[in-house]
Amino acid sequence: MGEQTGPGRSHVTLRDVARRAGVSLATASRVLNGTAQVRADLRERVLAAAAELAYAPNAHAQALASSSSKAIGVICHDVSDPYFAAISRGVMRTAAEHDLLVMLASTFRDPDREIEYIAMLRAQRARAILLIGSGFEDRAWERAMAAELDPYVRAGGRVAVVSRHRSLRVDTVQPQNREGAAALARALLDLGHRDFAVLTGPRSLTTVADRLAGFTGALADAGLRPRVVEGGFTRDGGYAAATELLRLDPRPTCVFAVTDVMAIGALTALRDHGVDVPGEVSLAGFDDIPIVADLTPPLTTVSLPLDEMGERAMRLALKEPRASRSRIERIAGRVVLRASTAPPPSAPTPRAPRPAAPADRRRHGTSAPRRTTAPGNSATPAR
Amino acid sequence: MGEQTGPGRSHVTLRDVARRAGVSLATASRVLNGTAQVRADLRERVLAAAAELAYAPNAHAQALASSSSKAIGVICHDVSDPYFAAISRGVMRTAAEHDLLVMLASTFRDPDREIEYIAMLRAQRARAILLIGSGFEDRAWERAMAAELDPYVRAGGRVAVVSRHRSLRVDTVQPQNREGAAALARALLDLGHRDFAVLTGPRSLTTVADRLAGFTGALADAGLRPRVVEGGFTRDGGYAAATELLRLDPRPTCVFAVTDVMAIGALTALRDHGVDVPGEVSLAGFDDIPIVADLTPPLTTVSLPLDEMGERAMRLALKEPRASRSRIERIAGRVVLRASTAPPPSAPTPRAPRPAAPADRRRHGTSAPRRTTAPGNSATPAR
DNA sequence: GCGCTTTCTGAAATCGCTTTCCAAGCCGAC
DNA sequence: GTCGGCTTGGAAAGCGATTTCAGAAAGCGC
Repeated sequence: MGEQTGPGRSHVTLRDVARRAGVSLATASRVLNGTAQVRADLRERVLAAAAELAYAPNAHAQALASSSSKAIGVICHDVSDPYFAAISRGVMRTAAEHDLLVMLASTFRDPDREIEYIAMLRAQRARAILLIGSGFEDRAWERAMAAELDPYVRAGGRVAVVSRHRSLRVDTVQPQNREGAAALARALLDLGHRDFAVLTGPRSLTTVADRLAGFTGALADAGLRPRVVEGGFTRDGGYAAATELLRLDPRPTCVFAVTDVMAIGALTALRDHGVDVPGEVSLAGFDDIPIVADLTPPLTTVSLPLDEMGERAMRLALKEPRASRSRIERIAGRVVLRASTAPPPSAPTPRAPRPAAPADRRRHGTSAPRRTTAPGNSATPAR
Repeated sequence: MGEQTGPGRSHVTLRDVARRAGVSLATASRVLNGTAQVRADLRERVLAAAAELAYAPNAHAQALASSSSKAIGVICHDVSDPYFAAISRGVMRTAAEHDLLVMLASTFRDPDREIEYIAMLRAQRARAILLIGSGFEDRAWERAMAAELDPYVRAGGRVAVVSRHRSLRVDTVQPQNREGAAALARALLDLGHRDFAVLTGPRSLTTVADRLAGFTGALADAGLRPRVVEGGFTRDGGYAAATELLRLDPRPTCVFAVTDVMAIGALTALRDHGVDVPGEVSLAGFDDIPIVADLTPPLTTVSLPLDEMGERAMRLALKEPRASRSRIERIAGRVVLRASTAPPPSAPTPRAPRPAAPADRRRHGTSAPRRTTAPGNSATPAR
């Protein structure tokens, strides 16, 4: 069709559309937004003009004029970490349902970068800001954080977090790390283990602290105390910590890594050193990121509905702020026993010492919070 | 300090800052952007006022006035897929270096959603749009796509893609899927395999088609033809396809899954059916997503520098468009032989039939494009 | 002390859209 | 035929910055 070729560098504006349709800006705007009734023939002309010119409204101008944005901000440590990836998935799905755009930022665990991003998102007038993952225990940092967040909230911005300090008084999706770790400890005690080690990350992270506390607490109830090895909060951290752990004498019969990601590193370290899991050492993680059921042996862990947690955080952020009080949604973890854990070598209850059973692969749910032991013998390939 | 409490619902504007500092908007703007010299005392006052009021410039107003945005758009199929997650990581790191915000969209493999997102990003006047992952082979869709992308490019928008159709005439980061798959096939032939199967995804995806063609091509050179089983382009697709493959008689001695993600599903399927890898069947994938070296057995694959690919795409998009021609950066894959492949059970060259060697874990590089066989015996825990 | 250049500063235009406010236009009813 | 009551369309005022333009102040040589 003989359309006039555009001027080149510049965008088509509403004015262009209005002119081509022979109406005013107001009318064009009304048609395009359905804000008000417009006579049928005019509407058609506007629509046609917009289509012919491939008009795309300038979101900045819209945001400015209507002072509302369709973008939300999400800040996490690292998108390529399966834990955050899984949560992000839920966030993005929910955002898409609400026709929102997600600005995703990875801080790569740099506190300053986190604050920078909040400032940027504030500047973008993001409708909501989601903080995923532990914050940092640092007074100065927390103050700087509040200094960015407070004005944002005061101006009507919404903030929601997943597993943060409660000191941040905002809507929170809070996995029950302590209870989950305790339930896991009890399940492992039931298997007959008495000698435990824990692979932790930096204890300044609340997630780490809570899981560690829950686990050691439950062991303490049984009169036991685990040895603790600290490492980086990553796969490599798990690998290094597990390697270090192998120098302990006597070796523990059961190892709990505070996250699945660390457990993965630990599992490879054990394999590389010729240690049989679970024959010599049982290994358990926390989170139930999708991959761990595909490991050999499949990893015992505490299952968290990661995707759902992302969705919930998003919904919290979108919901009208109820009172001035912040809401907390608690998420129960579910212990899933898989083949990476077995009774210890010299177990009082000698069950099948070599569990060649197929992997346990089930959908996570919000079911029973504690003391759940999974059947672990279904071979459903669902995911 | 006795600051006046804000009005509540509204943001602090530059006017507020200027008023408080007793200067004009222009001066305040100049101070805050360093656009021009301003007398020291005035500058101090402006800075102080901005800090006291926790001023955050309205990015929309800035974008409108200066017609430039600091946001870039990235569209992929699913952030929670490790392949995209790894590429995204490179993108985000590079974006951060340039002080840019990333709007990340997951299409969940819905073609319409992809187009919607492009429209939204166009509306946002994103400085660049990155398309990560295969497009769809659908004439109508391609036309709709072009209809969105063309006006965007014409108005000065930048587009870069990772592994797309060459039909989209834009800057491209193109992994050499065909060559990589061929090199892998030759390496597997060298191991002594003669009976192959391929687990593919939908052949309409160019990535799938290229890898399949490269693999079968190399086999054809040796006078062989693999059996082909098609499945979904996901972990579950791999699981299902592998399950189906087990019904073949005779069973192949070597299976190539066109992506690592499918290979992971296949590996679990084989395990669930009691098939020993690599004892009975060798298994190889493609991509070298970080997790596959932690599987048992570690997966043989064609390594792609995913993080770097993301970075390159980002750089392409930011670089000034050279000529009107689109640039293509080819990325060589590197064959990495790990323990998931071994000579077939009745191998002509009976090497060690039980490779209990520790995993091969090395950093990927842009090195030798083909016929590389990795040593596979270093136990470096790096990642 | 005067005129001229060189900095700085501030008023005002502009970016592209939404939305209020009015003026027309049209209807049936008196 | 004229008058209220409605619907519709357009002019214009923002939204919150950037940036041009012109004027004020300051610096300088003579």
